[in-house]
Amino acid sequence: MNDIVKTLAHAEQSCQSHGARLTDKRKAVLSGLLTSGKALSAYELVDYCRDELDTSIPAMSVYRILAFLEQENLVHKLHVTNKYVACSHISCEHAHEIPQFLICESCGNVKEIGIKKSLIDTLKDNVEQAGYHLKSPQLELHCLCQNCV
Amino acid sequence: MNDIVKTLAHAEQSCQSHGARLTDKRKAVLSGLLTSGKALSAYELVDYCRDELDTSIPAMSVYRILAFLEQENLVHKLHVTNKYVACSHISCEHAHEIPQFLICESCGNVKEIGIKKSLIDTLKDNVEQAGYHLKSPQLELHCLCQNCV
DNA sequence: TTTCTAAATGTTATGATATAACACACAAAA
DNA sequence: TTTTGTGTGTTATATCATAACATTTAGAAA
Repeated sequence: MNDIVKTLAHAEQSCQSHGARLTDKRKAVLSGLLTSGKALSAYELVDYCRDELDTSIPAMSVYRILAFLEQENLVHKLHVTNKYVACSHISCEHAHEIPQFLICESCGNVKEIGIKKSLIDTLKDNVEQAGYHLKSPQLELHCLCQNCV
Repeated sequence: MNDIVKTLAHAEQSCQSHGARLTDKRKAVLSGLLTSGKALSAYELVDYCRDELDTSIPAMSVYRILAFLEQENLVHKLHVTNKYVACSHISCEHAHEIPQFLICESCGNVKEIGIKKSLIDTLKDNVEQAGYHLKSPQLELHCLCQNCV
């Protein structure tokens, strides 16, 4: 049982635990993101499912499925690039931290990291001082990865 | 001489200081962003220039002009919403800080704030520990503004 | 001034991302 | 087995963005 199958099982369990269904199509989209290991656009996922999984899913459905997977915290959208990545912590037991992404501007690879809560708190303070309320402290940072530096 | 005219003058001077030209069309786009006081899409700027300034600028040109203004640090692009805002610090004398944006998810208003350098440094450390190199620490934070809380 | 050149803008076409609206299929509950 | 709601398909269209090439214009060079 390889890692991706294991992760999909975790994901399915997580969905079932509150009555949501991880259907075959939804699994296909999620496994596309898991196996590619990088951020993909909705239309790239259409291609992936057709070419690699022999599963035809119209773009409209992929968008709906991505919305579902985001809601389930199985997938995150990177707004900077308009692409989608599988959450790195699907198989983790602990509660999910706030997702923070390092996006390599050169090769497009994405790393999801956790950031110290104290840092987030400081950030939150800064925001409150400006009269705003921080809703979702998801950060998307423009970086260069080790290979591209 | 109102604030926007003053800011435009500053912008023009800043461009001239290194041989760049702030043409009428470029001024129109910038003043659209300045007077609206919020983030606008390229096509919204086309409408603004046509309706408010009696200046017809095709969308293609607006995109080119926005690219120019970004290069000149007069405008920032918000990737989260695919909109553009005038830099809040055009008239400031001091060197520009790294731009940080608070985006109200409810009404779309945007506030540009400065963030303590120590916080940015801590963030940078976190990123380096993950083996990445932080290139541009522009943050776009999902918030609610005072009116919308 | 006139000519030349490079930058700016216009024009047209098209690609990429995303959503709305309605139809149909199918699984679980009544 | 009917009903109901969820998931998916289909079609159309909105929105964001860029490529390729033509034309205009401002400033430099002759």
